[in-house]
Amino acid sequence: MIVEGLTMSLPNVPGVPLYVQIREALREEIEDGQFVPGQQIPPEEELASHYGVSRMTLRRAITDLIDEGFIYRRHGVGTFISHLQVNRDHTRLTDFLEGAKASGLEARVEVLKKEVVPANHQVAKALALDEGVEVLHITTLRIVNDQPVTLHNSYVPRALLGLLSEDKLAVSSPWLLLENRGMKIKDALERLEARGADEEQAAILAMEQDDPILYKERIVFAEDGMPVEFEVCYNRGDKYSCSIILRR
Amino acid sequence: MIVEGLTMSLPNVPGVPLYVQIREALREEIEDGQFVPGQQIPPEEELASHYGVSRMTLRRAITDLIDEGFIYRRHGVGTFISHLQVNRDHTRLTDFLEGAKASGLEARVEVLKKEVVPANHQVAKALALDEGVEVLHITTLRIVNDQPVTLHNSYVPRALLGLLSEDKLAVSSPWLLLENRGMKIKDALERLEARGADEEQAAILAMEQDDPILYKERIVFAEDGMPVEFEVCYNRGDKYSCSIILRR
DNA sequence: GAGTGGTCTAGACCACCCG
DNA sequence: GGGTGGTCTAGACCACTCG
Repeated sequence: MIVEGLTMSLPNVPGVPLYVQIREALREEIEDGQFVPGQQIPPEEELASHYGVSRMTLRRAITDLIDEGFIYRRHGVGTFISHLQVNRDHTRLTDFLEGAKASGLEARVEVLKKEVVPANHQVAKALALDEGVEVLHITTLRIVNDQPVTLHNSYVPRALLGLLSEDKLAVSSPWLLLENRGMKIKDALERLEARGADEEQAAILAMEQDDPILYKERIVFAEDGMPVEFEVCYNRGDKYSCSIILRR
Repeated sequence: MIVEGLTMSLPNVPGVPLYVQIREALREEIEDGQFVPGQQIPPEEELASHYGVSRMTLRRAITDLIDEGFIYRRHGVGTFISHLQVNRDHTRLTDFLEGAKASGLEARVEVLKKEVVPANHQVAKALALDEGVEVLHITTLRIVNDQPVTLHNSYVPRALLGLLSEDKLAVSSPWLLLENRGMKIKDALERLEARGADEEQAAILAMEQDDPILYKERIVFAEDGMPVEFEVCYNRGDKYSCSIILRR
């Protein structure tokens, strides 16, 4: 709990910005339930002197927590704890195996095909390449609890292959490998549709033809706005759903 | 174009923060193509003196544009124009009719049913109410270019009905009406699935039974984190897709 | 080392909400 | 009017990148 009139001694971790330390300290207090939903937290002036920082620095910490949905501000009134904390990870780009592991699911990936092909119209457009330019195409089957869930296709510009280690390819998402090599991944644009399974998809995913499939395509962008990967995947409708957050 | 060594005379609009004016001025320059993708923009120090503001204020404007994906920063290097500007509206909560109008589509809404009912388990859970508590349930059909696209169900806690004008209900989204009444809408949590149409849905949406449906449910939250509306909708798979942005 | 963005200060004044 | 958050300053020093 925050004790008034006392300057908090922050651990003073070297190399970690003050606003990060304060943000995490506040986040911990909120998650520990030291504030109840709807409760007002002390004014910025008071929190600033409490932590021994300027108000601007404190505000930076608060603003981060607001972006995460933990608290909200009302001009002229105060700063308050949110009533429900929605899991903001829903609108985060995450790797399949990482995400499954975090959810406590037993998951694995089987590589079905790995080849260099000329980009067709759809792939070329997504990756901002000319049609016919060579791309790496990887087809995998994603399996959760021993049941096939997703038939997955990934396309990567051949020009980026120098950055990828051949052995890990397909197990990790290509964009994650690129990130591990120092490339900054910014975001991804996804499009979702409901479709019926064709004969091949049905066979691979152990379902009947025309059974519902959640079709998803995704373009992954680096920080400079260039597409680095295009994915097309077919998800069993009865075993896969997609959750997201839309901001107003 | 930005002329160096000259302090820009901002319109000095009263009531509009400087960082907003600068942000919009910069956005305009970028959208007008006065910077090419990948191009470095002047350093913060220079831009600050150019606009006659402090560097902190300028950074606030820049940071907003980065959040929108127009530009990106590289520590120790500079600030640059992004190569591709993805339409960020995709991860925004928007009203159906507003959105259709913005896309230039002819769209309308038909009200099929409007009644007060006790909340079932699913609705109660979504709206953080006890089962059996009364809620308003509105069923509508959303029609684009004279073709039915979405069978839509909306649930609103009865306690909020005082804020809603009866006549406009159903035409506008309930959350939009609440917003127009001064309530701050923060965000929405959506879940998407692929399903097959049942007999009733198929009849209403003019499709065959078991044809692909994009099922979507959505909880809309106010700024304080409380749910204000729950939606369940069935979208024709061949006429509806959903695009979103995932941040890394 | 020069140039860039990242963090931080110690104030100031304004805008908003409420009793 | 008193209390709150919103904006803004004019500096300072640090961290990173690159030639």
